[in-house]
Amino acid sequence: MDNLIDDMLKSNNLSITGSRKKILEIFFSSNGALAHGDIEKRTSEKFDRVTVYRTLQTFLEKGIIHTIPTADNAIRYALCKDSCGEGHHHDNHVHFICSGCNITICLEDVLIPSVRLPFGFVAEEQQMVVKGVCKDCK
Amino acid sequence: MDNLIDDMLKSNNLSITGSRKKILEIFFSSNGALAHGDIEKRTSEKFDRVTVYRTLQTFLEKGIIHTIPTADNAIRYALCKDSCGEGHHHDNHVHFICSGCNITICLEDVLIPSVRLPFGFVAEEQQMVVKGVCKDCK
DNA sequence: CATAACTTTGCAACAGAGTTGCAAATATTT
DNA sequence: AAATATTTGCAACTCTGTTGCAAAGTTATG
Ligand SMILES: [Mn+2]
Ligand SMILES: [Mn+2]
Ligand SMILES: [Zn+2]
Ligand SMILES: [Zn+2]
Repeated sequence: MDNLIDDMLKSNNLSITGSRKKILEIFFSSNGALAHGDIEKRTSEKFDRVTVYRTLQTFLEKGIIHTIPTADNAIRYALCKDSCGEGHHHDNHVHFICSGCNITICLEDVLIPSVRLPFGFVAEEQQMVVKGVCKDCK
Repeated sequence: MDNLIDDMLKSNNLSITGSRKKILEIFFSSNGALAHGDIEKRTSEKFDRVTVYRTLQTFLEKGIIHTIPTADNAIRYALCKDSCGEGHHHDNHVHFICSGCNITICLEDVLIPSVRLPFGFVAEEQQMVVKGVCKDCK
């Protein structure tokens, strides 16, 4: 496990540091997407807030994590499982937010359907977020 | 026009005040969705920041405006054109964000396609945001 | 494996976003 | 017009996010 994380950092040309390892571990051991605040809580007293911001930014650029837009001004982050890389994300799956337990999860197997846009509009990227009740809260 | 706005407030059981009228006017005269900050700028020096927050909150609850989730932590707000009311929104259309001019618009005519969720998940509400190039920026 | 070169981190200081309580002002009801 | 109810502005505060810079840590090199 520790090796997996090291390799992951290496293959992305990132130096191996305590905070990067810890934050990746948090993502691997979490069963949902995380907001910046969640990560801060879980690294609590270990790293500076600023380091968390910078680490998330770096992971985002490298295609290690992707964002999930929200209507509560708290972007969630989750590991990319698709073939994302530096500068190109391909996370075209639906995200689900449970109104019960508030978990945010990647539905890797549910692809975002394409839509027909009005004349003149060109799509580059789409996001779909479904709110509802998750299988555990039913 | 001024009458339309007054009626709109009345029919929602809201008292008619300067800030509510002004903020509604701003929405009617804008051709895209607005973030809290945009509204603040356009009411500049006229109302307190806090009043803008409270007014948006009220409009949201009454079903006068709806939110558009974003990945930049700046929720956009737009007028509801569907049959939304106190406590129930029905804005099931796609939203488009232009990467050129950054406008955020409601594509009222593009309905969000439904998706098949994994067993056990129940959808209550869905959001779809498409990023790309708008017809004016092409 | 020691040193040099490079990268990341923590800290401090700051700017901006959002919240709350309360008294004054404004709107509605009678 | 007065009484009642609602909304607003202000002050004070908390939380979120950003930047510059020196110190600490990581990687590359011989
Ligand atoms: Mn995802
Ligand atoms: Mn809309
Ligand atoms: Zn749940
Ligand atoms: Zn545009």
